[in-house]
Amino acid sequence: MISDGHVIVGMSGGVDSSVAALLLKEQGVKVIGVFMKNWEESDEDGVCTSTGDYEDVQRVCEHIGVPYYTVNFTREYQQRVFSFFLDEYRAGRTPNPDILCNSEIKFEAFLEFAMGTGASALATGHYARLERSGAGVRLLRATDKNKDQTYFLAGLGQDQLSRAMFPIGGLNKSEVRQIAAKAGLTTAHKRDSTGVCFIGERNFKKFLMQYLPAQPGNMVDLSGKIIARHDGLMYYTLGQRRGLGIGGRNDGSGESWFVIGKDLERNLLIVQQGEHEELFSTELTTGKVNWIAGRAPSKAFRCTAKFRYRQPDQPVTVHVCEESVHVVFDEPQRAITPGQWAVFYDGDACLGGGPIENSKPLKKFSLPRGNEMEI
RNA sequence: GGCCCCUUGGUCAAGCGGUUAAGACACCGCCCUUUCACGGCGGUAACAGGAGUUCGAGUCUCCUAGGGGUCA
Repeated sequence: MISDGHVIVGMSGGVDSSVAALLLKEQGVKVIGVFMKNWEESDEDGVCTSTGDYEDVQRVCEHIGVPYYTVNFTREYQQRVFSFFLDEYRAGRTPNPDILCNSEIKFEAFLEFAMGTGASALATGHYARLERSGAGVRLLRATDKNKDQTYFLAGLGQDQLSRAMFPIGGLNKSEVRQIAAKAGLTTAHKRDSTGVCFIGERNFKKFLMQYLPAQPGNMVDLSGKIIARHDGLMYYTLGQRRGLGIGGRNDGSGESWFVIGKDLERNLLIVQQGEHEELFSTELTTGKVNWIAGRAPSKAFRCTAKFRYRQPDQPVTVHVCEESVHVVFDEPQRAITPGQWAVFYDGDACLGGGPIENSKPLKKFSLPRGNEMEI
């Protein structure tokens, strides 16, 4: 265990990081709590949620007796995460900003800051475990499999993980709350936060509209028939059902409609009624993959993978090619979406991952050229 | 213009004198969730209008408004 010097704990104002700080303190580590403010805007109700969170950080730190500070990486977040996030949406893809936030902000800008203070490590309240050995650091799934957050950490490398600490990775969420309650921390029963990290829960479409102006167009089915209107391709993601507004039609099956594709050139959102083969893929190709160990396990190997957070692991075969990877699924996968990350696991070890570039549909499809047929 | 059919919630669509007027899709809410989604569970909401017949009408009759076949 790292023991020299102090440890900076990234505190969000939630239970998890509160307990992370508490546990380190109890172990005799010299802890300094630091709250990051990375987003200036208020939420839809005009409330700046970060002030309330910072107050919780203050209360917790004072309660357990550790100094606390706040840092502002708003600029870095804008430049390294949010601008890319918007670019991806403009390109019709669906990015995962939180994976980038971890690799660029929390464990890059913030980590540098922490090291600059002479800290020996940076601790956070992530549900993940680290296994250190002469060969390096391995990133392992949390003990609490339901809360495991290694998916979001798949973009980290050895340099970053070697200086990281996840004090609560071996605990279940209920244990974390119990510890917090027992210690009398004000955050003990605080609701888990969701939504984009540092930005929070939003009406996502409205939020995007503030940055990406609407570009209305038609929603069409595979025959090219116009089914409805859309507000802009960037507001939708593959596999999406809600928000399409397609009600009962006299020519339909009565099933729900789903987004199965986008035609950026013609500004068409391709939809289909029911979940059929066109929504599933058998293979995918990624962009540049980050291997947590620093390199791929081998040229080709079997493992499991997740293509969206919280999805159960899927058995796959990975073929490494240059910086990217080609993945063949054992079973067809639903809504494989460019921009989302494919993250690989060997048992409990997170191997790394990369952004999805494209996929091979179970059943190929293309829209008829020319004008769409009116209904 | 003359005969003959349609008109139920946002959208489809059951009902065929007595029902709490189905269901689906949409929408909304909650749950799930440090992305976006998926998913689970709930909820709001309708008989075109008027007059009759009946103990009782969405259901029968007759008018007034909006869509289809024949015959000129």
